[in-house]
Amino acid sequence: MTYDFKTAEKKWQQKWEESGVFHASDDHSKPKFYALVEFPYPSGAGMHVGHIKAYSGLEVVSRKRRLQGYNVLFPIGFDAYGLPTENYAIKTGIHPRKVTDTNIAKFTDQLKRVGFSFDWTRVIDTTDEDYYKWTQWIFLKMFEKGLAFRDKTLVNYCPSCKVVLSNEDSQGGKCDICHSDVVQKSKDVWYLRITEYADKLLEGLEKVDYLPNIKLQQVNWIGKSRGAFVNFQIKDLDEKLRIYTTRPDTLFGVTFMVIAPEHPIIDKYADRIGNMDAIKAYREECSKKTEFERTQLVKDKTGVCIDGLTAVNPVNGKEIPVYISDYVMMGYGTGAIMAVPAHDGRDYDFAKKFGIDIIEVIKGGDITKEAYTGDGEMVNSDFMNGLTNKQDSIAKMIDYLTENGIGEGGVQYKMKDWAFNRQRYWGEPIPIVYCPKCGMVPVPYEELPLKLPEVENFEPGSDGESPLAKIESFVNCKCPKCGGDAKRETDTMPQWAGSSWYFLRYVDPKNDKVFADKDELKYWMPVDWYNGGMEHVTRHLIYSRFWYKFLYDLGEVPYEEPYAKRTAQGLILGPDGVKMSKSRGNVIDPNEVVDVYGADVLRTYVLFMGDYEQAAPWSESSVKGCKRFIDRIWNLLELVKDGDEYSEKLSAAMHKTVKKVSDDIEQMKFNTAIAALMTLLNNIYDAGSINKAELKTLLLLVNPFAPHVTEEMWEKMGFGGTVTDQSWPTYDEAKCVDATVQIAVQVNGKIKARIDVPTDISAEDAIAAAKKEAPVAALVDGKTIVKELYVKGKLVNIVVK
RNA sequence: GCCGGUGUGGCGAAAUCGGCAGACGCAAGGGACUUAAAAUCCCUCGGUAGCAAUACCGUACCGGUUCAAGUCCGGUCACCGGCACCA
Repeated sequence: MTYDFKTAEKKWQQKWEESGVFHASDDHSKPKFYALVEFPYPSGAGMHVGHIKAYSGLEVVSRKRRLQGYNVLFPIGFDAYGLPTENYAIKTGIHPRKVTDTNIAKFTDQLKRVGFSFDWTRVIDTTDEDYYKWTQWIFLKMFEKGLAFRDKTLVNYCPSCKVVLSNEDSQGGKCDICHSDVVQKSKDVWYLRITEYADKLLEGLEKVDYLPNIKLQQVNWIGKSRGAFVNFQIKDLDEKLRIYTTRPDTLFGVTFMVIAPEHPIIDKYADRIGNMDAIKAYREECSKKTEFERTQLVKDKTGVCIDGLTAVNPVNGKEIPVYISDYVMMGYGTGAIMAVPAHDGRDYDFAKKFGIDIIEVIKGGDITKEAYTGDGEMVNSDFMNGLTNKQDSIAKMIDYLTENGIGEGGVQYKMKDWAFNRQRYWGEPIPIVYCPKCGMVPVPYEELPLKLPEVENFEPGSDGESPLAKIESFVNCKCPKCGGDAKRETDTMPQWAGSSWYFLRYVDPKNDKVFADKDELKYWMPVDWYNGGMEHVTRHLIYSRFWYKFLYDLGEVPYEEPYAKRTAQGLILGPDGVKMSKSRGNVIDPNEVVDVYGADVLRTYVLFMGDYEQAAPWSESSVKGCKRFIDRIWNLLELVKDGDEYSEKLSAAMHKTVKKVSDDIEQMKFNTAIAALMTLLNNIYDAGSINKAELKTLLLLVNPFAPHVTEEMWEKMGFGGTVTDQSWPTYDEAKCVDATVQIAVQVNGKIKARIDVPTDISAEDAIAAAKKEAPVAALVDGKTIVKELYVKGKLVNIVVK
């Protein structure tokens, strides 16, 4: 009888829905397990198999945990604000609300057809008023604490999307959404002061179990460096030029200074500077450079010497020239550097081009050829001479700077504050009012949510103005403080806002008093295991840790870190080995796979196709292999015999497989777990039969991967109840071993024979048995035995001369 | 440039601690069943030589340590990812 997956899958999905077996329980006496997957952006294209892989990992873990007796929270939701929906709305004239609802319905249907064990009573939609009310609430808390603020600065601006982007959204000088070139623009924008949490975000990483490369990316992104600030006196002026350096130990090697083109000291002393025309021309040139030129032509240093500003090296009184150059950025450190060409590659290139002195202060390289950045003995450095340890040298110089009032130790971060507003419609309105009398006034908490108004036209204004600015009924309001006429902020929050705290809402999604009940938070948090894409580890993962840590400081959440463990799945590539994309036409629709092969096959395949963390191409014929696997499990029904205990023939295989599958799931080695199940299946077919005890265990082991077929078989066998009511099988370490084992016999490290020996054989007996083998004896006789080794259960090696 | 990661059959990949390289699956070839096909089942399946037993070679490349190296050490190359004039 063939397995009718269509009927069975529909039937079980319905049963799960009706019984609510996968709903997290309010009973806090049980141990809890909170498994979190990144909620999808409900795009019009629907889900692709990559989503399925991303969710299948923790789906398996969650199903296993339930069988292990945990109260499991495995929720799902939709991160529904964002540009693609808005752009689609602009193109078609269909309201984003409608588009979003349609897409969410489509995603929901797709997810349900795969049979994921999500708790569907806790679904979150970030565009829901009851949800974004709390997103706005958190923003206001940040505003209250001075962590949300407005500032006029140069920002990353995408001329195509007409929005301001955060640094994270404009990596490589390209817009993260449309990939066009980002330009720098001076604008008044909202920031969240994430830099205030830089150290906490860094230190917190020591307490969590993230994959090493995820931690590393976050560490690099935060980019903390230790060094010193040093003040250089400007000759003949009551002015000091302040710089930041990580190498204060090389101060005696400074032969010039460089300031960023935008550095304010130029305008301040414009009347003293002799070559102001040349400097203005250079500044002009720099502002016109595209991102491409700035990144690709790194090697070619340009700049102008400032005629009229001369600095004095504070440690030796030497007069040194000051240059303006675009290899120094205004946005990092102080926008000015001390240049030590002998020991910095960029300074070296610049000095060579402009014919500036190069003074060696650390021995070990050849500074006539290139800058030496390694360690070595200090020379030409007065009181520093003879030091050889870099850390000691730096410490000594910082002490000297501090004692003499020249400078002090300090730290810098690469991470910048988070540009938080977008000139877009489809986002959370920023709940701030501008009053001519009172200034910026927050919308009172009791008036939240500040609802997104209905509009006809979603097109942003020509000068990068939000579509909301055109809605007078929204813009014009009364000041909550003085009651006078005021205007609303018309920008909205970026897509990343809603996803920065969604995991907290799952804990108590319907609460209308607080964003989540304290007891619920205390029980469920932290997330025990969070799995998502590598592409989110520097943005979403940092932003959400920041919001969470802010809420922790407010006393709103119970533990310091939101995620105890974070892993990442590898991409599914198209059958052509290239990343799936609509434009390439290599996207696989999970619905089609479910229709043809069934949900169990899809689930099994995405986990069997390779290492979960690695990228792997889709292969239709390999899907068929998993189809065979499911069918072969089903066909076991014809081989079932009675038996309440494992049969002698299969006992060791059963115990071994329980161990292997249990362990592999914990390590996300789903591919080898499934391989072990296939091996067991082969053993069973070789044995010719399976008894009921063995079948029960097998169905439990397979259930997290292929829940439908296993439930159907459980029911057909009349085992009673459903698989979800059972307990995860256990194994006995002692029973995992077979009575005999085949070992290899090597002579001088080359395999000459294989013998079967009792598993618990002694080394002497194993070696003796090995020597009896004809090919071995022939090689050993008449030679001197140098060494004999027995590696338990593996091999014997006899070394002869 | 810097920091990570990866490199194993025709393909996806396995190989806790250094201990039988290629588990498991796909594809391919041969066979059984069938009027036939599909499905299913059985056999072969890293390379070279050989009828064969077997021998030699083989985990990107070069070298080293070891009784024993895909695994450890030194060097080289290629690809992927992240950061990128960060002082």
